[in-house]
Amino acid sequence: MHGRTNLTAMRLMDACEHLLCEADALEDLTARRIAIEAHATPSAISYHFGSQEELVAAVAERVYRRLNAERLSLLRKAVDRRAPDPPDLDEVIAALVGPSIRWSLDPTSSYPVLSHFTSMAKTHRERAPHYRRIIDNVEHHRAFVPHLKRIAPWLDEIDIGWRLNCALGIRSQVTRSRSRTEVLTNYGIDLDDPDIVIARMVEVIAPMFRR
Amino acid sequence: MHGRTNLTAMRLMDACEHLLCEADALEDLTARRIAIEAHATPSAISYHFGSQEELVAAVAERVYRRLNAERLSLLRKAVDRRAPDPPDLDEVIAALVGPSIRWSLDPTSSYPVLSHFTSMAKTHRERAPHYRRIIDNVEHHRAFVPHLKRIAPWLDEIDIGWRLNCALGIRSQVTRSRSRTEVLTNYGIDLDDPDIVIARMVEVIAPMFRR
DNA sequence: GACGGTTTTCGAATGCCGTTCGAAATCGGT
DNA sequence: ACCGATTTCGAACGGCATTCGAAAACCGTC
Repeated sequence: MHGRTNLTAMRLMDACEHLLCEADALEDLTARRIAIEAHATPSAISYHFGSQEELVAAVAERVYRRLNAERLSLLRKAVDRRAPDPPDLDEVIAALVGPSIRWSLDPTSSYPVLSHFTSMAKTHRERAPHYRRIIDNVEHHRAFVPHLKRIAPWLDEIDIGWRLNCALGIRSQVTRSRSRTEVLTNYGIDLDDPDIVIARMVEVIAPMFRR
Repeated sequence: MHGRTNLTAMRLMDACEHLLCEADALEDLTARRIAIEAHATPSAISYHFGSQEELVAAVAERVYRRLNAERLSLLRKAVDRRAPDPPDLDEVIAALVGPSIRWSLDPTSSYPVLSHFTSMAKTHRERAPHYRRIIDNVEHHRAFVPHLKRIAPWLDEIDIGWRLNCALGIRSQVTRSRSRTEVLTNYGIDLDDPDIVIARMVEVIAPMFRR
């Protein structure tokens, strides 16, 4: 009954994830190609997921979960290191943006899935439930709020959320608009080195949380 | 000879711009619809612009020029107000992000063209020349560098470019990921008021340029 | 005002696309 | 071995952007 625990449903997800990573443009992802790679037929996509869109959404959600797990693990590590004192601001920021940066630079990661997914959400009607469910899922970002509040107690939760959102915007700009970043910085920053990029990001984000 | 000074070419651009503003998803924009609105046929698009993609790119470029003109006019105003002293940092930042914010909140503006264009550039192969020409065109952003350097002379041009890029990322996040911004800020900021949003952005961007 | 080369418009045809649907096949419990 | 439920398949369908040859419109020149 349209289950996604099915074997071919799994193969479809794997094929979709793989194709999304290889393809440098969303238009290269077609139901027929996914089907071939999964040793199935295009109709299998409709049958198991309802539509190709929803298949991609399912794949993206899976990848998001991995990324968020890494983020939260780094956050926990940062908190534990200083407990019971507030964690180090730089370390918290690195936990927030680091995984995205590293994944986007790691050719073996599934980061392309995420950028393709968000652009797909914009191409199709964004308010569709299976999009909003993923896009509006900011619980893992909320996890950062209380710790940042301890670091900057003079900011209220709205201020913190706003700055968090800004930090994510910076992250997106760097991971998704690479050529613009290159040009604006005159090719003067090694954007292939995750540590350098993360340090640069901490450098601009940290002041938002200082007096 | 494939001119875009042609009358129907103009009508195609106007129709395309209008449809891009109305449509809330890129998939609503089809060659047939554009053609009908322009009292032409789909083949006219291929004839005059080569492809639907390039038509959209031409339209986006036109809109970009308007936005950039407004940005540079505000920058000039900020510079002139304080000359020969360095301009006010807050005013320069407002000149950088203000037009985008105001356009994105003005239902009569053509801002949707720009967000649809960037998502189209991601859907199709991004390195295509007619995309890079527009996306990598950061000359109007470069215009901000010397003035910011006067404000923060201890930063080199790479630092300035990096911070400029970060500011643009924040801008994109707010204008393009509205629902995320709403959720993260607990609906505590009136995102429909451009002045409030701009002030909030200045609040986080300005510290990047201070010691 | 008719001509001829150039530019523009048109409409049919092509090859993709995602999805639908009924029939075949497979599965699992009895 | 049977049968109902689940899954797979292949042939459609309609829609899409684009191509192409023919028709049409345009325009400077005779």
